[in-house]
Amino acid sequence: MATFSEENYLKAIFHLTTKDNTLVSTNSIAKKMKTKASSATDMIKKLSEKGHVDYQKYKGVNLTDKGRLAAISVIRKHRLWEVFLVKKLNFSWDEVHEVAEQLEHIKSEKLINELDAFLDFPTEDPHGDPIPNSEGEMPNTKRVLLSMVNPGDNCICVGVKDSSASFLQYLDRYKITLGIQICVISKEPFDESMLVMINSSRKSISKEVANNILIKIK
Amino acid sequence: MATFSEENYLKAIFHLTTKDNTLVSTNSIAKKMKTKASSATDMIKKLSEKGHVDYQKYKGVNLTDKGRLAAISVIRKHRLWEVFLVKKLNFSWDEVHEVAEQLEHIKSEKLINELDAFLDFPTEDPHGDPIPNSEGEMPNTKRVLLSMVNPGDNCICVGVKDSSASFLQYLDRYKITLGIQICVISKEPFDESMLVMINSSRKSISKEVANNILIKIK
DNA sequence: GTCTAAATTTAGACAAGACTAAAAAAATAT
DNA sequence: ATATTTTTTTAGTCTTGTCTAAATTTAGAC
Repeated sequence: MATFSEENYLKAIFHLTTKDNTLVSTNSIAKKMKTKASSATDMIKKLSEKGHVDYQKYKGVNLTDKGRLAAISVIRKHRLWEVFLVKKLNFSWDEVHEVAEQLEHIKSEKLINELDAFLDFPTEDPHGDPIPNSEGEMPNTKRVLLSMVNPGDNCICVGVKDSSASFLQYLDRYKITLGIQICVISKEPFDESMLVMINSSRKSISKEVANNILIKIK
Repeated sequence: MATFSEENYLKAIFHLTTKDNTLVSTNSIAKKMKTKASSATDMIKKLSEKGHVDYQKYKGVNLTDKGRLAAISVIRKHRLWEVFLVKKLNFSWDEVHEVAEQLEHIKSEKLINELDAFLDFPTEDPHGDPIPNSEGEMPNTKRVLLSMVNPGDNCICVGVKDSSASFLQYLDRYKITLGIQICVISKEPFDESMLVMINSSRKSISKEVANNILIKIK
């Protein structure tokens, strides 16, 4: 049974893993965990001994199947709790993260599966991120960054890449919610900002914002 | 902010505190925490430094107001989560303890107060124990042990003193639930067992069992 | 009141997880 | 190819919470 800290490292490594499966560096792990490289090395050794990662000194790590499953289990819990907080306990989408970071470490198979059922087996958390099922399978949603979209395209906002409170509060102020329609009118070549139509009004959106909104093209 | 371990010690001391406010001994704390007396001493010193207990070397401890409030806060969380598990997630009353032991340490004022509201401000947990309100006030229920009752008395089962899984499962087998009527027919002087009427059938109940059922006399 | 037993505290050690500083390896620049 | 910089690892320290063993205090027996 993994400790809280081990679970957090596994989650971090999972999120740092790219599709091409290149090794995850010690430094990147340390940065994501807001700790020092030496601490990351210590933990990597522990995870390696427990068979959660394949570790090559000075090269980096990759999750083993066992480690990936463990990471996905934590992510499943995190996202299910987020749904619970928003749907049942009146939390807003920018308030859930901190509490879910704690709840994700509660150990009980029955708890998480009953919670899943209680929430009607949601497939996405409040930020549009996919929720793995109890087998560890991710529902694969193909989502694209708003910044990749061409003028004229009509999209639906289906998620956010950055789910920091400040970005989510920005979206709240502009009434940009999951499921809303976003129509791209034009793209400014100079600063890569976009003119879009949301809620039947025009808005200008910066490159940074467009880079953190996930959409599906209709 | 107290650590998990500190919170567990505070809870233990609270439960070991009697109405007459005699000092709680190091040994009793160690026993309740399933640890060694030396470990208890170490933690007592830490709690004393943080102002959670008044400590007299070789004599024992008492909770300060601050410590009592902290302990009650943990107990409130524990019991609210138990209600949630039973009422919403189909847990039985003998399954909730272990999970609630984990959930009680989640730090979020909003979480626990919203949960309280979501559950309609329950005043008792699934074992009949009182749930403190957000001000730390215990609803005072005057409850008596079934073993104290005289033959002829008609009672309602309102709680259990021992909430171990094995005792709760015993009660389940005999269909003894909270709210059920228990009529004491006679008491056997030899072994202090009782003959009672439950669900319109006679049952014999041992001293040990009668000593762990809490009732209210009608 | 003294002697013994029980309870409590102290001292020293250990594991987990973090840190700093220094050493070693890898990557980059010239 | 060598020198420099960056990354990673090692070595040693710290804190939290635990432990064992030894010392000390209190309580109980007579």
